[in-house]
Amino acid sequence: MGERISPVQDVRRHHLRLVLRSLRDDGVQPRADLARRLGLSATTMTKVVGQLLDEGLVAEGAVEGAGQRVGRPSTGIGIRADARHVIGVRVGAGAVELGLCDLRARVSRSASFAFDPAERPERVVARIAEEASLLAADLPDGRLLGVGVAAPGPVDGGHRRNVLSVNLGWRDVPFADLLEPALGVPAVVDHNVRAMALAESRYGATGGADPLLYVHVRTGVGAGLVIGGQPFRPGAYGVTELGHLRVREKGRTCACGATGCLETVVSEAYLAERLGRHSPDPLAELDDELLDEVADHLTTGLASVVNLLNPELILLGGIFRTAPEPVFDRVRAALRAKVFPVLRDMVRVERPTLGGDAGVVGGAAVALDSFLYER
Amino acid sequence: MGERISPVQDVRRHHLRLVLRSLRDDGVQPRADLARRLGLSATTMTKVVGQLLDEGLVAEGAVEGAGQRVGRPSTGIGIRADARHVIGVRVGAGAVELGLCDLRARVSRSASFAFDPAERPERVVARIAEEASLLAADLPDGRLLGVGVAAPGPVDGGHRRNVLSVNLGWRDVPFADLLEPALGVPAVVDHNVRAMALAESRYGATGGADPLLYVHVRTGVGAGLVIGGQPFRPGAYGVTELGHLRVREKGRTCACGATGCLETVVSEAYLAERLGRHSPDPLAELDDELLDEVADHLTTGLASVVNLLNPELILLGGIFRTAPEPVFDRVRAALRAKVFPVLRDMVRVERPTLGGDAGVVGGAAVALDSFLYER
DNA sequence: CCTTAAGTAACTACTGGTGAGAAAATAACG
DNA sequence: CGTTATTTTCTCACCAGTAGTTACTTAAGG
Repeated sequence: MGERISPVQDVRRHHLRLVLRSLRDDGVQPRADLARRLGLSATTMTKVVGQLLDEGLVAEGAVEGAGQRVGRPSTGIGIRADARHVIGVRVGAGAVELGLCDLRARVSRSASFAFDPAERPERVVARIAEEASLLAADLPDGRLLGVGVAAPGPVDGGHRRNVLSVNLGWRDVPFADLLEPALGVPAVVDHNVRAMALAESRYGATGGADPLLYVHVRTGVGAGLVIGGQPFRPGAYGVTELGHLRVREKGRTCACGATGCLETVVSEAYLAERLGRHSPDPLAELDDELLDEVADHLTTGLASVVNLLNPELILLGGIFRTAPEPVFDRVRAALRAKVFPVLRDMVRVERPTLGGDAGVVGGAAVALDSFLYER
Repeated sequence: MGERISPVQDVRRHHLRLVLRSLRDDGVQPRADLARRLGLSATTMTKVVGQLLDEGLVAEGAVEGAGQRVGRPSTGIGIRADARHVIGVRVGAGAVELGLCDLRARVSRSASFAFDPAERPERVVARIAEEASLLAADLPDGRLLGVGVAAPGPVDGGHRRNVLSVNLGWRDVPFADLLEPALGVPAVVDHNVRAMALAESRYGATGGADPLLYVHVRTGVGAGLVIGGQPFRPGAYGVTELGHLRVREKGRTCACGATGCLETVVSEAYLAERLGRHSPDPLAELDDELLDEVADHLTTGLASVVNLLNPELILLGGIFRTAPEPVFDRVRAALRAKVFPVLRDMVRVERPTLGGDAGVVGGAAVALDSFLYER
């Protein structure tokens, strides 16, 4: 327990994190580049990199494409992606997915199970712990950094409890407090869509777009933001209730009590109702009129976010992830017309760049941020 | 120039700022309390406070109400508000106000002048420099920390240029680069309403509400936010265009090109048009029907902000600052109905707590943050 | 006189930078 | 072609500076 560390060591810890982040975001590079980029002296960089080498987190490698320059050739430093692992967990409606992920948030092994939403949440968390143990069984001691859970609903400020999950009927589930003793490693929880946004920002092909807005449309309309490179979590609740923005003056009443919520007119269930049937890819089957209506409502909500938060990139996931390109074109056109002029040419609307396991990677991204790259 | 400082000194500088902030926000307190609150050792606090005493920024004072406890009595430490000063500047449509402010952002001397919007901005800035020089003339050398300008429009990331002022027809006015050589002290610019929000958060009677949203309604509808104790500045533009949220499906066309913008139906000019006459306090003269309409439109926009950013406190300024209480009641009621349930009981709608010179104090708050309390 | 709490002084452990220098390559020159 | 100069990367010994620990003084109550 004891093991007091001098507070001046915090500076070193901070520099270790800075270097790891730069290696994550800018790839393999020599000590000299790191020092210049981070504004540290070459001497300090020698020491910091030395410590990372000792811990096995980075490795010296071949120089990347350099070669044709005067002077002593540089030694590339790169993250050893498999030096440590985290486990990402997605808790969905009636199903849980888990993935063992490396330091680049790539899934190397995965697992999943279904559960009855009526089941007690403690029981479900216990099963998560079991499956996670199995996934991490082959890892040497101390190589598992921790667990990150992407949960469907707001979380507390300490990222330890899932305050509310409307779909599951859960309230105040203390994921971290239940998982940590069972697994012996730290655990964190975050809102599922915010976790996906973080994953896209850190490990996706988003070109460093910031702010980044992730919109997940399925049962409802969830949103997550990364602003200034950090998951955006305003106020006590930290929710971005895009789905409950009012997009119609006289709309049907929403479960939230208000009328005209975006969620009432853009969701899997609503589209099924309008189509008269369920479909795995409902957006591909809408006629032009209905598509216009959907795009109009969605972009009314999106325009509010753009005007208030200036996202550079909007990723439409969920049922949009596999939607035909014309659907995106229509959304883009409708959005342009509603956005404040300066912002019009700045915001892009694209598909998520990570695959179908966005939730699991999201959980892993939250864990990696918490236990390795940030703080 | 040279005067290299050791980078380890950054730690000390950080701790100096921490102490000043705690004294600003939590008032006079002994070293022991500061140490506990900030998680530093008593020894360190002795050194840090010693340095602040040397610089004259704080003073030892009588113990505050304590007394009745065992042990050596504590010595209160408090900010000497008049140890340094900043100048706050509000640039409005055709008028500039300036104020010499102490470390609590209280105005001790002020000045103002009118200008013709057709005038070249460089000329106006030169006059600002002149007036500022006069205000600071009596200060001993080195006691003026700097100048903060609250400008009507977005600013660049370095807080040095006012990128755009629609009302004034200005583009890219480099306030800081013009003021600094003229005055010999650093200068910063920020968006006027965001500066007001910052001033309320730091020096107003807002009880530490966070996030805090300031809405200024006059010519248009401006908004400024403080989130996590910091001025909120998302993305490249950092604008929160509350006035251009769409609140009517079929509204009149706004100057921004879109239709149904909040600004088209809630502004001084629109109310004058509906009333058929100009009034110094138009909100006091609206009939119930028109008031309902205004409240409905305003709260549609506000609800979007609440659902997306979860402000704990909304301050309505400008023409609302002196509006009768029933106007506020109506706005509160209308807002409740449109906000996501969890957030309903969290958000308060109030009047600004600082006086009519909010712009000047806003500029001062930005300057104080930049040159004394933050970074 | 003991206890309690605030505040200070000497010392230690640790940090990052400076300046000098070693290492390893290209470029220039006789 | 061989040698030297140049350039750049990286390291080492040392130094200024920071905060914490431990032991101490100070000033009050009980």
